Amino acid sequence: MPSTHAPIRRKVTLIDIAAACDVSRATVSLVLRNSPLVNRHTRERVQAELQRQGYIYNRAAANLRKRTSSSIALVLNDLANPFFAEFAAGVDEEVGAAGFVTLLGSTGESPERQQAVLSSLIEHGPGGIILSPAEGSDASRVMESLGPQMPVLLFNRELGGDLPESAHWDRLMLDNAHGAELATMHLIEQGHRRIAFFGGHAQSSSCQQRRAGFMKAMKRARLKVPKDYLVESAPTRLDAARACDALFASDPAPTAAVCYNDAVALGLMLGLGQRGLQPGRNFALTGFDNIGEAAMVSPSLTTISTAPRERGRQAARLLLARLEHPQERGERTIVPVELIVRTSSCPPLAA
Amino acid sequence: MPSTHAPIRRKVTLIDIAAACDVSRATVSLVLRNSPLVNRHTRERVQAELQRQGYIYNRAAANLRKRTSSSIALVLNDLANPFFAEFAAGVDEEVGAAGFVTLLGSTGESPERQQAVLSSLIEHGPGGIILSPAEGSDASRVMESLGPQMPVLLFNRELGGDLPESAHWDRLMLDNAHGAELATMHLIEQGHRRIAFFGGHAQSSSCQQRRAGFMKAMKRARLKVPKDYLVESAPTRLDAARACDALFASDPAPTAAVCYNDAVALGLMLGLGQRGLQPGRNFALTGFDNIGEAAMVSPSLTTISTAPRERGRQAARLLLARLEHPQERGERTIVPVELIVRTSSCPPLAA
DNA sequence: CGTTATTTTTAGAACGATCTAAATGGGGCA
DNA sequence: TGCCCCATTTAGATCGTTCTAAAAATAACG
Repeated sequence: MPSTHAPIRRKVTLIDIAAACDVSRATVSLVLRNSPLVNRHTRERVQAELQRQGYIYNRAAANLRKRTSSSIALVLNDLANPFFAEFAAGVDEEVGAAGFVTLLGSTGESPERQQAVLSSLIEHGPGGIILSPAEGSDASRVMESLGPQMPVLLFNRELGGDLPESAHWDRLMLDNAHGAELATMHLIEQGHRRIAFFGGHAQSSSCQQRRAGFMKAMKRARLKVPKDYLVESAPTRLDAARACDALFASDPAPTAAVCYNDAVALGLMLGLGQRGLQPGRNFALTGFDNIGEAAMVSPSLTTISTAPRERGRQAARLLLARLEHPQERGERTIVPVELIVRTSSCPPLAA
Repeated sequence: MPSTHAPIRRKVTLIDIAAACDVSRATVSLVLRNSPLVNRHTRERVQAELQRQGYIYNRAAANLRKRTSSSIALVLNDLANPFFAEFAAGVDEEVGAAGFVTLLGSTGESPERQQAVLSSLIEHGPGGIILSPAEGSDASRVMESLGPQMPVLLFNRELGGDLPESAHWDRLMLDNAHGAELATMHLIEQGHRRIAFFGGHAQSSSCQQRRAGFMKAMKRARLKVPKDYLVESAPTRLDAARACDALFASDPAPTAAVCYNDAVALGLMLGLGQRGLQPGRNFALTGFDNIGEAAMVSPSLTTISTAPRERGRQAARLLLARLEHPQERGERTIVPVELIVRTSSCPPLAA
């Protein structure tokens, strides 16, 4: 039996359609874009042929000619983190709805990888970039690989170093300080006096802001914060569990902790369990982010809601709006946050 | 003070560099691609000028001319699910390492959105597609919008309907049946006799496979499975928590459950708690996926590990390899899974 | 029927790169 | 000096679209 050699069809282009319909490329192009210029009959003829040949529009070619872009780059420090995964889903939703496509890049918190990812993505000509920077990445290097014209929306974190005035980058930041303040106030109202701030890298901007909000609330309540009530950790469960010991090194030990984020809070819960403490009974704690599992763990986690999916949509909208007015100056948007009280923030045992 | 109007520089192209160096476009192009043909001095001159003008390579233009692609589309039914988020991170890692870029699309389990997403992505000319289909999506429609030539790697689920022979699509599937079998055997060894299969949509292929593995183990142990020991739910925590009641509608009630996946298992834990039962003490359960929180919840969740990040890398490698040999026939890869025993799978109380 | 509007179509350049085939400029050598 | 060879460089077509300006076809009108 003769092996039927699969016919390696070239991709079908405007020219093929034009030839088949005996019209010019230009006419087919007009049909594709639904121009009212073209006659009803021709339009139908052409549309049928497009269908028949299984034509696929080549947007890259069109973009080249039109000098436009139809993609948005999304560069995240950690896609595997549920907070960012939700955020990405939100971005993609809105980007897709606007007829754009999302170019994904994940940097795994490495400034070097971030550079590589950015320079690779930029070559594909995205209309703009949504960037949640890797820890320790700096403004001038990022600027260097993006060029001064690329619209950028910075999410969640500031870059180290400072930007030239010329770059009008937008920012979408959580109200970290206020969120931490709310959490702290809540614990104080519950009756706690010895409260620690737990987790996060002290040099990251979001950690600094959250610590500041914490300190503000403590100061207002005239509560003092011994130096060893500020405990650092990587912002992961595992490292937080490890760092738990440091909390109890001090005497007297705290009775509650405001955690840098939910991941850290969950890690701390684990650590507490290993010390024989019951979070939500003899130790109170709060998180930050309200990731899905915060509601599901036991005890359920009191936390600060930031609605990551909605933030993703918002980021996309902001950037898409910016594409229309590239020359206006960058704006800083700070989104309000909300305290979600659950069961992990119990009153102190001997209140 | 005269407002210094920001100079709206056109993008710098090969031509600009060529002009500045007084060489031809072709020469600059050769420099960009590190061709050995060009003279050392010219190369250096050109490279300096590229640097100076902040040239950015236009890969779309190059791809157009070369008739190549430098992107891979990744279409997922649910990006917000930690399992797929990890998977996506793995894909992007490998795709990036190969010098490609990831085009992201999230369908939210809607076959309609999936169609829209696919037809949008395809226009950007990806070299291939990694697709984890939405529930209820069907082969012929997908085929229709992708065309017969596009390399496709199907992950995690089969499509409904069947494919024309002509399409050599690859598949990367988890060994669902075997995984569920392992989990069931483990519960049987723990001493359980009344075991349910909990959660998932019965019509999804992965659920069918997992149920089949469950039934196989039960049959081998000569344990019978009453019809109401097969409980359906959406594969989410929330719906699983709701569906918990159905488990205890039967008499006698089961003492253990093999859950469709971790999300469902976590939901079931919640539901059990609401009924005053303690998972891991008076009810045993297992999950599937080994998502991050499986190790962190209390009790920690016995589950089946599928290493989603590594699966992502593997999927990317398979697809990239396929790009080299588009005409070979599609392969089906089934990845082994592993039982991770933790504390949720306790023996029955009255063993 | 000739003119002018109006509608519809189109030739050809352009977008920013690559590729082919050929041109250019030395050196070496007879 | 003339010829060949090698290393470099380049003109011009090309990828699949859109755009501009103008041509062609049709309608309208005195």
